[in-house]
Amino acid sequence: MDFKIEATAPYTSARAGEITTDHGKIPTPIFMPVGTVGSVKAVHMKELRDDIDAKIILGNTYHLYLRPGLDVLRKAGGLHKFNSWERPILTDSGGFQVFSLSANRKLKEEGAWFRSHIDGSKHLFTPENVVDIQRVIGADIMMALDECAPGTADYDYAKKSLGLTHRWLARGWKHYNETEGLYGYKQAYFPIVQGCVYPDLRRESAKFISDLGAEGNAIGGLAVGEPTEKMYEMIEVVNDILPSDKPRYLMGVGTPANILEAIDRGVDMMDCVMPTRNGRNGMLFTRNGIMNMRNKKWADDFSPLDPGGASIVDETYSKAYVRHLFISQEILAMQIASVHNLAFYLWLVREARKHIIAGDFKSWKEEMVVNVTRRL
RNA sequence: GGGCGAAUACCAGAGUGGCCAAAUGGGGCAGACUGUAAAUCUGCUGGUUUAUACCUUCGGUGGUUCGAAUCCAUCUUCGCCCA
Repeated sequence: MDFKIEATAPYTSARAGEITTDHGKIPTPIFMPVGTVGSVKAVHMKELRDDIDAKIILGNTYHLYLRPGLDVLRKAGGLHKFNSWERPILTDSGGFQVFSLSANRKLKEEGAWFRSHIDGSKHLFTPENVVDIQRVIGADIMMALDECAPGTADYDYAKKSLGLTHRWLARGWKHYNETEGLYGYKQAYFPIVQGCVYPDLRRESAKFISDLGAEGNAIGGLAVGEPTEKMYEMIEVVNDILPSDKPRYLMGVGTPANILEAIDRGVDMMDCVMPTRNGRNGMLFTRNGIMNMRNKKWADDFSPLDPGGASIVDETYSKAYVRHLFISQEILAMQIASVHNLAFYLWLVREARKHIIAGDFKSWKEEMVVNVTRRL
């Protein structure tokens, strides 16, 4: 994997760059659609590639390990072959499931024991075996196993948790360097900064992660219940330390405004379920604000869904029609919303990149944050 | 013409003397969702700007009762059966 910075802009830490992987190039800053079980929900590959123009998508180690399982993935020749996505893939390690499935897991020094949410069976994830699993999946970028602690964690818990994450990281990093990909292309391994909302822990973690010299670095444990301002503050604290010549990946964030603020603070990569999940639940993000498509006010609004929007669905369908589809619980509603939201998110980062290169990112961002936050 | 049954909130439909502004489902209105156990979840859905409070509701009218959606009489409408 290779990363080069092409441009920076005044009054901001934002940068425009390009990541090169064996499955293609990724312009940054970039938003990565989430495809947990090997599918970006409600969106097929042609839309993802041609309409949304996603450059890289996510998969999830925990979910793919449970279904379809490693045998199938190995026989398929990896996830790219299995789901027909030829561009880069990044897999999360299962660290987020340590957080989101906290009721079904137990943390030990050796790793994280999980009870499958599907059949209740017990599984152990270790820093080493999640590398092995991600080798089988064949992700271009693999993530370290971490503990994503809740945003409300107190200092003592956060400190303990960070210690575990760092010890796991050392083991995972070692194992990563002792193994190689199964399918003839390179796989990068990103460590993850933790430390909750405590600046000294975040600094300690950022230093620890930087010293590894990985090809890219991630910031985890944000947007998990802490105030948004805290999140921004932590990004600043961490990005002050993380090497600027390596891509920085802010995990699981966020709203369009979050994304712009993160880019402003020097983040290069982001992912979030928001455009797809909220889309399926009727929420549309646009350049002019947020629409809840189930609201009655759209019932007889026959204007285009998002005039001048980035996706083909924006001019094809009217607001009234899309509202009708949501109210009628038609599958097409979720498809349209998902395509629209993802196309908007990808448009947003393309525009951000343009404005970084043009040098007016800061003023453009200030205006855009207001626009995308408005409720329509 | 005769007999039987039914009428409850937007719809369907419980409730058959006080704990009933009235179960439940649907529909409607709004909200939530951030490395996806989410095509999910939550709230509201007679009125009174807030209500453990008051007012108006259970086809119409008139009664019985301390108290009626619930009992009685009668009328209206609908359904079924017999001529």
